[in-house]
Amino acid sequence: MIALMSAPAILPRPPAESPYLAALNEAQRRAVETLEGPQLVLAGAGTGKTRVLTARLAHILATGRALPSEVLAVTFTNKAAREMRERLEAMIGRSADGLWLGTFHAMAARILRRHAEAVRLKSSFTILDPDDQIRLLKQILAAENIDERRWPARAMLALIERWKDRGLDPERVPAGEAAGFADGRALALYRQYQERLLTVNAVDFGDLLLHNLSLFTGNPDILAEYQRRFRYLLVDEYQDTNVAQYLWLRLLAQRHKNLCVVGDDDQSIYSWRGAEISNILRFESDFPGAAITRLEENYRSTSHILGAAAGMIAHNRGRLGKSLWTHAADGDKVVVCGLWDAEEEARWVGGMIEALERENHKLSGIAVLVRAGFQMREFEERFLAIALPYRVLGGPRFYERQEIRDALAYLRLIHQPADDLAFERILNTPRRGIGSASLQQLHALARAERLPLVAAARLLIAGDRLRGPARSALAGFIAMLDRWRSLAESIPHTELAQIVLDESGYTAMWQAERSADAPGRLENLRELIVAMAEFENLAGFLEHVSLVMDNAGAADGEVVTLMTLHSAKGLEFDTVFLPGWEEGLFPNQRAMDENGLKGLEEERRLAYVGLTRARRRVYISFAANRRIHGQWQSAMRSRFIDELPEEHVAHAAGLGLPAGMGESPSGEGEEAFGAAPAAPVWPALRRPWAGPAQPPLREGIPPPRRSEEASGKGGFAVGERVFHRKLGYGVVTAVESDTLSIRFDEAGDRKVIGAFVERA
DNA sequence: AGGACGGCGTTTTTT
DNA sequence: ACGCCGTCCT
Repeated sequence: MIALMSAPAILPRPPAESPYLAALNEAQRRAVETLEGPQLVLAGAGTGKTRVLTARLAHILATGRALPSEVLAVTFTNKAAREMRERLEAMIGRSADGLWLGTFHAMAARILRRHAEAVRLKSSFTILDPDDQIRLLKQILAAENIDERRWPARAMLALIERWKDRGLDPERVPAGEAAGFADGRALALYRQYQERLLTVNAVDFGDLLLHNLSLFTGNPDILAEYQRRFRYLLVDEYQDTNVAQYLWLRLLAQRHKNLCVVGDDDQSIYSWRGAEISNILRFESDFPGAAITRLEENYRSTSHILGAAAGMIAHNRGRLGKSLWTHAADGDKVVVCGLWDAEEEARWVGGMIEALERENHKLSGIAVLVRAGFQMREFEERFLAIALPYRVLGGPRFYERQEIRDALAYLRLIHQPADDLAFERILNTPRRGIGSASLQQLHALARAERLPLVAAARLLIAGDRLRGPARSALAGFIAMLDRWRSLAESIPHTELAQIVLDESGYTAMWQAERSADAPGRLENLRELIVAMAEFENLAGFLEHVSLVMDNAGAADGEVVTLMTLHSAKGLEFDTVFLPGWEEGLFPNQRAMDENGLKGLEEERRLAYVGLTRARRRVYISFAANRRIHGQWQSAMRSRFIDELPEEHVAHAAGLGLPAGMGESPSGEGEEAFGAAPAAPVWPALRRPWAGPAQPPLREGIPPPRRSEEASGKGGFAVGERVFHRKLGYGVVTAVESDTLSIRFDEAGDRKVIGAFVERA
């Protein structure tokens, strides 16, 4: 049983030898100073994991036990890698160049580029994104006459990815595992997919690890080189590693055996993408003699929050077990509130946030964490309606945008002529009159001659099969490519990109487009070129884009953050709202149906992640009614709510439900918990599907009207001066369907629904 | 080449 | 209920 223990007496510390050691507690220090041999650091949420990782790196370097180039430190995300590097450099006061610090994939790519030939690649190989993967698989499925309706390329890709997660190339997939797809042809398709990748000199993300494994197992000398090199290995978020990553680490650590992994089994939430919680559970037996260090002093949350989280996660079985404790005060109890439906839930959350705002709490310290993306809409609508500034984390990324991918395809093709996927993408973009008929001929020729499409195109032009406008268009396109490729050797890559976008007609294509988002796309293209300037050459930039470029989230000001629980892992906020705690939604029904108890336990870990994001306040809510796939369904509060120890919970009265509804029988009714929401209490029990237009939300604010009247052609234009009842006068700076960005004279930049403003 | 229509899926997501 | 994607038709 996990109990909150009182904080031990503070022991006098020996004088600090090194600044990076001085700031550590006992356990952290042990984790840092235990350098030899395998070590598992069990780092509970908020226990100073990053500090330990960084201090350990600093310690290894400062004691001269290894050169930077002899240390490998891997993370899952670029953000984590960046953070670690920055903090390390601040700690040691100089640059950490030479250190092998980065994501699993970046490190694997670095190794693979050096030895590409050993696995039948060239070192300029392209790293495909999911879009390319799908297109490639579609081609293969089509060529095999497999009905894509019955056997979607997406499903095939998922199958392949799960195999790769387990380190299985086509030769190693256990017999029988491929039986369920396309009448047992999955393995042959996987084999073809891998072959195709080799012929276009490309890899997918899974391949980076997989090729490393075959590189190492097939070339003992190369493996030995890296085994000798890496004296110390450090792994972040070990609970998220998949089998391939585990095997990779095991191979690399075999000689020096100084493998230190940091993780938390209670925060393992990615099994569905191949993560194996058993990696961390089994560490001790995998690496005999491993030291286990538990970080249990929590520096983040109040003891009510920790107590609630601990009580709930204790319902999971097969944990390594930790007892988090804190010096911090009790703080506020975790508030639980039942609401009528999702709309009312959003109303309640919005009201609570406004109340917090009035008490001078910063919006940037507040987050709303949902289980699934579809829950976000309700909150966005509500926040727009009350003009509460917010941002959605985890939206579409820069490099996933169409115009960016198109531009990158041009650059990829210049860099790597065999990149057929890039070729196909831009062959007729912008329109050059090279239609599907010409492309089919190209494909046929390429397949017959076993050539990349560009080479096939040259043949086709030289021969006489293709004639007329298509022929000259294709010849023109190839000539342009050749010109750019030779230009690439003499001019800077940014200049090259500018020339390519102009000469290809790509920029002109968007300039000619009169749709609302065309200007934004042109702006993105400019941004792309600016981003390129930070790199030495085209190759470096392309590597960055496919591997390293993540949401460089625009430095946001005072806004509430809205995101999924999954993307909240690793973050922290003063106040956390956890809506949608209903059976079926959270824990998610599908997770339970598909994975039984394991699925339920992962959901519970996800709930644990949510709770432990909060420093001071947690508000959990559930809706009695929710529309799912258009059907109204009534729901019961989540079992996770019942698992929160009563002494850490306060029950709040909802807006439309009688106080205490949906509460556990022993509940003591509501308690005071700060300011009540500003929204009015609903009259009686309202049937969401029967209700007519709803009453005004609030004095002075008209009900939203979402129609032509306020949006579209009759809507507002950028630059127009407008008036908002709450926010006063301002100027429209952007229009996105019915949502306006307005720079208010008093309130600054805000997003609001068009219906809430009028022309000034 | 572009629009209309029908069918399907609808948890979580990094690299 | 809804939106997205793919196909087919004009």
